[in-house]
Parts: sequence; structure tokens; C-alpha cells
Amino acid sequence: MSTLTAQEQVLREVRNQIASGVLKAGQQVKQDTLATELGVSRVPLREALKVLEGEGQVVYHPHRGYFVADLSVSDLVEVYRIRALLEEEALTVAIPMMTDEDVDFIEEMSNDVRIASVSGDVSAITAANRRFHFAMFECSNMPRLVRIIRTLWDSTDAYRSVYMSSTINLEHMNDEHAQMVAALRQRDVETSIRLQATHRENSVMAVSKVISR
Amino acid sequence: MSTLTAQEQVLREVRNQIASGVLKAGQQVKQDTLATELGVSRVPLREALKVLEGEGQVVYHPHRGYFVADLSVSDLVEVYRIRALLEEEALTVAIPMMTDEDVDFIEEMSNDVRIASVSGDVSAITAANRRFHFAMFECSNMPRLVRIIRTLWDSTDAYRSVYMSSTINLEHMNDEHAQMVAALRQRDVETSIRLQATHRENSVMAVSKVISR
DNA sequence: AAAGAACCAATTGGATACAATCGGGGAATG
DNA sequence: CATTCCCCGATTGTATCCAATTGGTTCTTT
Repeated sequence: MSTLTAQEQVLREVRNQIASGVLKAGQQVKQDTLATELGVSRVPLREALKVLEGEGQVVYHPHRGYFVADLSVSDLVEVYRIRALLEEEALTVAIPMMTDEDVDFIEEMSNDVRIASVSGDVSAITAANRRFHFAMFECSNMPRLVRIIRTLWDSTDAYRSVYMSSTINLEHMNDEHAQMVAALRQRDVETSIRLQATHRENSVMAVSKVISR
Repeated sequence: MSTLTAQEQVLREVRNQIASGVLKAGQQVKQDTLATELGVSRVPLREALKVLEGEGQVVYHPHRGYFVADLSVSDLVEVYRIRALLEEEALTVAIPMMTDEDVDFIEEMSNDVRIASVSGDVSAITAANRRFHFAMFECSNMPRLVRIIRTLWDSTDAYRSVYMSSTINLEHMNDEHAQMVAALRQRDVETSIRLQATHRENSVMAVSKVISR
């Protein structure tokens, strides 16, 4: 059984707090306060904050501390534009390389998403959704590319969960996933990319409504 | 005058050590040893390593430590492929938005590169070269995009300096820069992108020869 | 009263000390 | 001889403590 290090737990927790708005945009992260609150010392917290800095979730000013970055709508659009470029590349490379077993696996993942959808557990759905999409990306054998895409997902994870809490959105999502798997079966790069694109569009629209409150 | 924090100094130093091969690929970074060597404690070193982890320069295994990532030729090709996608996007957005002052500024930067080239100071050349290219990218007003591109540059900075130590390469480079500025003057997106692409090709070829030793 | 200097509280930056974990080497076992 | 188990040293992970920096406040000066 793997015991998670404090920095890993803290990283997840702080991500959630930023996502859920407990830590508000622009606000300074008071290390001592937050560390105490999380039941750890400042050292692992600081390491977690460095990771978040690398992801652009917080900005760091030496001797002044870490501040929660605010994700404006234009930031969001930018993130999704970059995702579009990189995910298109990933799929273009990945699909021709996929074995039948790969596609089977991806289909399993999509079934997991559907199962999670029924349960209504939002964090389970988002996790399963990630596994589905990254199962595709991973087939590209471009680890650095996948890494960057993952970072981009991380930086908007919080907001995406909003999208996932609507039943009607979930239905659409599962339909799109099914269509995608069908396209993969035929190694139809063009259709897959188009589906992935509309998938993103839907999500960015939903999320930007949430942000611009 | 600004006093650099230890983590910032350490970050630069460790980057150089990875780049120059003092820290070899695959090797574990022994924190205590390295920290002592750099005259600091392990805390700032660990924070620097977290940044490098985010850049993919080192990989982290909990309870086992940080290991220098090895940059294979295929990694290099991947990095340059991603750069191609993102830099093309940056220029496509940036060029139509450029004011005459922006182009003037970029031209100045290209002159700086030429001046540095004469001096033969490799680190000065690479720094000036970066300023030139990022002066263009920055005009896109896409901070996250520029950030990612910068990270990609960081992860191959070390190797690029090899390219910069050859006089003949430097001549080519300065020629290409001049052509690029000319294309920018006319807001010729297509030509600029093509030039930027050949620029990258030249560099990736030179660097992969170095790596595959 | 406005401008500047000098202090001070709050907060971060870093060093040291201690706890937890891992991998390897050797003993025990088949 | 191969294999498993256990222990221990090396190394990392975290807590605590102290130093350094910052921004704001107050006091002084003109």
C-alpha cells in the first residue's frame, strides 16, 4: 500500500481549494495559516505551491509569497486553444498506431465513464473522463506532449467539474464518447479530431459561463 | 539592487549542471551532497528541483528522490515538434497585432544577437537569441502559450548552446534573423513561419548530432 | 501639511534536527 | 545454488527554529 507524501496530499487539497473558490483569485496564500489548517508544516506546502506555480495556478513573488492566479475568460480561451493544437497532434499521431487492444481498452474507459455518470459522483466522473481521454493521448507515444496536455487539464480541472454536474451534459458527453470510440475502430483520424473538438467547445462554453460570474 | 533568493540561484546552477553534463542522465540527484556543494541547505534545492520536475528536466520518485531525465533524440524531436505547433500559433496571432514599434524593438533585439555573435560569448548569444524570439512571441498576448514555449526552450537550452559555438551556424542564424525581420515589416505571416521553421530544423539537426554521441 | 526616514509587525526564506522510507546485503531456508 | 526474509545504512520527507525581507506605520523634518 502506498503512503502518499504530505506534499502530494497537500497539492491535491490546494488544487481543490483553488478550484472550489475557497482560495480566491488574487488572494495571497498565507503559508503558515494554510499549513496549520492542513495539519502539516510549511515545507511540503511550499513544494506543492512550486508545482502549482509551474502550472500557472499561482504566481510567486520572491519574499512576498504565492498568490492565487485568476483565471479570466481570456485565459480559459487560451488554454483551450492550446489544448486544441496539442490534442489534435496527439490524436493524429496516436490513432494510426493504435492496436485493437488499445481501442478495446479505450472503450472500457468510456464504459467506466458511463457507469460513473449513473452514480452521480462528480469526482469519479471527472477521473474516469480523464482516463478515457488520456488513454487515447497516451497511444501517441509522445510523453512530453501528453504531459503538457495533462498540465493544461489540471489548470482547469476545477471548473470542468461544474460541467459534469449537469445530467444533460453528461448524456451528451457519453454520446460523444461512444461516437469517438466508433471512429477509432475505423482509425478515422479526421472524424475523431472533429469529435474531440466539439467536445472541447461544449465544455469551454459551459465553463466560461461559470467563470464570468 | 535585487538579492536573488537561494532557490533561484540554485535553479540556474542545477540547470547548467544538467546542461553541461556534470549531472548525468539517469543519475540520482543526491540532495545533501549537491546542496553542500552549492553552499545551501536542502530546502531551496528541493524547491528548485520541483521546478525542474515541472519542466521534465528531472523525474521524481517519492521517497527515492530526483533523477536526471535523459534527453534522447526522440525526446528532442518531440520537443521540437511541439515547439513547431506552438510557435506557429504564437506567430500567427502575434504578427497581425504587431505595431511598427514592436517590429523596431524586435529588430533591435536581432542587432543585439549580431553584436553578441561578434564577441563570441556563447551565453550572451543564447540570451540575446532568446530575447529576439520571445520579443516576437510576446506580441501574441497569449501569456500561457509563451510560458509553455519558454519551458520547452529551457529544456533544451543546454544543447542549443553547442549550435551557437560554430561560427558558420551563427552566420546562418543572423541571416535568418534579418530575413525574418524583413518579413515582419511586411506582416508576412506565412514567410515568417517558414523562416522560423527552417531555423528550428537547422538547430534540431545540429543538436541531435551532439546528443547521439 | 507633505515628504522622507526609521522603525516594527507580519510573513516569507533557509538551516538544522529528527522521523520515515527504501533498497540492498547477508543470513536463513528450501 | 536459488530464494526469501529481515535488518540496517543511506537517503529522503517533514517539523521546528531562526534569519531576512517586505510593506506599512509612525515619527521627524522642513
